[in-house]
Amino acid sequence: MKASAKDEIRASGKRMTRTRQAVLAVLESTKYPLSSTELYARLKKQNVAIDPVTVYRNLSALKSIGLVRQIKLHQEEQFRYEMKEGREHHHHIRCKSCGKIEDLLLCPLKKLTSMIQRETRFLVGDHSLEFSGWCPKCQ
Amino acid sequence: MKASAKDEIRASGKRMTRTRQAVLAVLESTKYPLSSTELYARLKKQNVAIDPVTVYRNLSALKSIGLVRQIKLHQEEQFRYEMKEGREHHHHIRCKSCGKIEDLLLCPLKKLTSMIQRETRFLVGDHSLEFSGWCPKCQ
DNA sequence: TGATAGTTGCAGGTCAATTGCATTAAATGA
DNA sequence: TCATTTAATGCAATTGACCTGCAACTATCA
Repeated sequence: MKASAKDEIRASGKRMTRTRQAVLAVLESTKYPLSSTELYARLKKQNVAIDPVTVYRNLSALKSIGLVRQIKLHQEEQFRYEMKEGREHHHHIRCKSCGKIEDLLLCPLKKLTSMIQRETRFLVGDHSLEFSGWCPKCQ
Repeated sequence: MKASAKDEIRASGKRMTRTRQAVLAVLESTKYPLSSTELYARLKKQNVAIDPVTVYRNLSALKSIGLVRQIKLHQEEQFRYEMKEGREHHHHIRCKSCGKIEDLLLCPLKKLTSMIQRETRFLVGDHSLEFSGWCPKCQ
């Protein structure tokens, strides 16, 4: 884990605890967004003593100070979390069969935004874009 | 309500009941996707005697025979439902302030799909795209 | 090292959605 | 028209994700 993570946590008046460190370590070592349930399962496997509620509270705290991003994939019922650090705006593709999630590093929608603003008179803030299909193994 | 709706329901071995008819009527008269809760509220206002569970079960039945589409908007916790009939593949824009939802009739992503297939080796099935921002009234 | 205040675990609660089961009511055909 | 079959309904209870209250714990720092 980066030294700066602790600094950012301290700067916001929060503390770096044993459990918070464990949550961060799991998020940093995972290449795709994790749900709270998955995160808890990994911690349990590593014999980290932690309550599921504490996982939620830590994710919420890390999100509020901007270290972690909360996302919701389409047709999924749980939130997922990923480190913000070094991860530009991006989208995901999810396998309908095994649930595998991969990052898509492109975003083709910047030009589209102004078109939609003209058409709808909405002021566009964000967009979400997600693909689903079958990963190489599940085809 | 179209006569064909009843035919399609019968063709699948299901029945056209008083409550199912009421659920369909509300969906058909609404221009944006409704949540089960909203649908229930409208039926109650119309003095249709129906249990919330029955609303769920009807939506699920109508979805399974392909009359209704279930969608989940980003950062919303409930499913929403809309008639499939006469509604091409489309996307939505949602106001961050008042929750107003409008259809977007364009889909700029057809070309993108093959690019993503090449890049990820996934076989792309669907995509979902959603914009959020502020509607004219809330700006 | 002691005071302060953020954090944790546990119990309990919320909300959307689902399930079990006995009852009701569409659809069909004699 | 009525009896039979089986889908649909209402009610109670359950699940699953997430959140809250509170007392006990502990990271931080003077």
